[in-house]
Amino acid sequence: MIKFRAVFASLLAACSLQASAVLAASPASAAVAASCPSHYLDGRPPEIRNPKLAAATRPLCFSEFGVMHSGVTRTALWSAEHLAADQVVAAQGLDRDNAFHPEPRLPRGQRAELSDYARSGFDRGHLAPNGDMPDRTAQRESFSLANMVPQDRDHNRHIWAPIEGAVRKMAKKEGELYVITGPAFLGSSLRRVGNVIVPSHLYKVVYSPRQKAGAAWFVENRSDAPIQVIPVAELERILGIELLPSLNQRQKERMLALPKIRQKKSRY
DNA sequence: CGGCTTCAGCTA
DNA sequence: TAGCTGAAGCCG
Repeated sequence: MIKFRAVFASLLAACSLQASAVLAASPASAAVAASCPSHYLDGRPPEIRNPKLAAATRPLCFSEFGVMHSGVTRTALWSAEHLAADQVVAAQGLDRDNAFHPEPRLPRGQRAELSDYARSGFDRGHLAPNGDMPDRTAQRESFSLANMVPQDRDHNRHIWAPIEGAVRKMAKKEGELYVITGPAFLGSSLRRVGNVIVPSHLYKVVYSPRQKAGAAWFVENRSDAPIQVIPVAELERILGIELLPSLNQRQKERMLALPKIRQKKSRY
């Protein structure tokens, strides 16, 4: 059983200046105007329950995924995809073309810049993965810094990459999946790279319509972190975000079997 | 066991 | 933007 307390007070304490500065710039109506239902289970995007997380948020739609961006953390709070089998096949026929760029739809005072990440020691880690993108347009969109978080190198390459591969494999088997990926900012010692807050954890929710079941990976943002698999309901409590609002509590407890991810032994 | 894939950073 | 570098899981 996990006993994380969702301590977002520290996040706000670390960023109070930015938070107050950007609050006025984010009308709540923007959230409605820019919803993109096709990326979400039953057309319903996640709902932020922890008010502290809601500061300076704005939804952004991309062709193959939708994000909720935070001007406080200068990252997304989630990135959501409807991942279909044929899309995965198309994506796997496309070579990678790195094109990291700041998100032009975001005001400069809220968005991450390439300079925030440069020589930081952290990877620019995709939330919605490049490897899921079926065409050049979607691929380029996935390289928006609005779809990135500062991620530990080894975590990204040796924990997250195999998880992403497992999700694509599962999507081909299940026919379709809904996938939501994002950061968590827990604890009292959050650090930052430039103006971007470094998440303490990353999560990835997978929901299979065919099995009517879901589950989530939840892993600390460091190398050699243990890979935890938890129910959607538990992740929602940890985050203070209702990720799959069209499901009832019982449905959120119904576990989808996720593939086992192998991990290198720790160096001891 | 070796090639393939996937995640990238850095430099010019 | 192109080119070079690198590690490790996956898979046949």
